[in-house]
Amino acid sequence: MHDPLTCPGCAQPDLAFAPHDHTRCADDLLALAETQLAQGGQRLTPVRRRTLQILLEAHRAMGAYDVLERLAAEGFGHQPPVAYRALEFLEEHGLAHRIRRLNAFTACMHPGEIHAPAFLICRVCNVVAEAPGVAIGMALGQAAKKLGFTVERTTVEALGLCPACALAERPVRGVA
Amino acid sequence: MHDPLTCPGCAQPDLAFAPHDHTRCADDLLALAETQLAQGGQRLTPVRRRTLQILLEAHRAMGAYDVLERLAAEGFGHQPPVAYRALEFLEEHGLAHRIRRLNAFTACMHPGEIHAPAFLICRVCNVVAEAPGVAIGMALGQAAKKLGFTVERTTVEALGLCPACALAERPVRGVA
DNA sequence: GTGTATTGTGTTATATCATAACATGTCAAG
DNA sequence: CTTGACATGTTATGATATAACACAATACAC
Repeated sequence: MHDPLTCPGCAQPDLAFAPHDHTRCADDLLALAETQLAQGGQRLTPVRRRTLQILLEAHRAMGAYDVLERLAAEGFGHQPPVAYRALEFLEEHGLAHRIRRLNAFTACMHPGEIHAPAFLICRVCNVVAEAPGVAIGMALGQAAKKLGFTVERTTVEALGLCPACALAERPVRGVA
Repeated sequence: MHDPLTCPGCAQPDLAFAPHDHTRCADDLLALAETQLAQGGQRLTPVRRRTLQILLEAHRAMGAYDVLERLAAEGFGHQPPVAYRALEFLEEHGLAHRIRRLNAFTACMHPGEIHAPAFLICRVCNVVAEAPGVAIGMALGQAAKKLGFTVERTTVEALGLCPACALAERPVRGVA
């Protein structure tokens, strides 16, 4: 069962500014991933499993080399391709996303659901939130259709301020 | 005056799959850029001007190092920061865009107009089209608002197939 | 116009991110 | 028990990007 108190992500309020679905943190998502992959005849091997776990535990975007460092420390390979391959596999199967603005990766918080993910990236604290991107995907699809373009994958990212950092930057009147 | 026959971009049908506005190719856009910058108290210095020109002439996305090579060959600096600074300047002032999926830059085809640009990138021929992104920006803004996030800049890119390459990949029935 | 601040250009050096190419290991199907 | 497909690991290199500093050009106050 999921316990918000022990879920590394949920326990740290600064890690996600959006109220996120606690029923789906680390352990649950990992199990879900395994099931999904099995159905597609894919294998969640030790490296891949651990990589996903690392992303889930971090609950934030991580660079490939950060992930690699963790993997290496645990007896997996020490070279970049080890991390990149696992991350790419996860991305291809909808279990992780690449945040291009940060050259980083993050676990998918809603695997299985059809979603063209949209990311909100705080330029101050670097926290990344995965926003529902269906409406955006539709708008993008329509714009593409007009030009005869066939959309296969999308990258939608917004850089800005999360609620907390917005408050800090533009303090409430009367407060220093 | 603009002449589609001499405009490097317009003259090559494979360079843009969308019918683009011929009244606004290279020369026109360059002049427009100069005006706009002047109004904002900014300077279109030789390096910056030439950088924009290179992007406009190429009529496609170029890596910073490709731009640098051209600049260096013409007597400007030979080191990466020369290109990156010019490109960043142009991007900040809405005269160029960064295509993150390609780690590349492209001249803005509609400077001055308010637009959260959306890019359609063909995975086969790498051609990039700038699609009207207003609807997408709105959708993204709304999704962000729900989470209390303040959007400052957006990256919207779709990877897929341009009309020409789509035809080539899935040939018409009856054709080899 | 001269001094001063600001902005821009160029450099060296280095950091960061990513992939090609190949060797070895694992495992299921035949 | 071999073959073929996939996965993991390696070495080596490529590609992208930035920090830090020196100098030049420009703008601006006086």
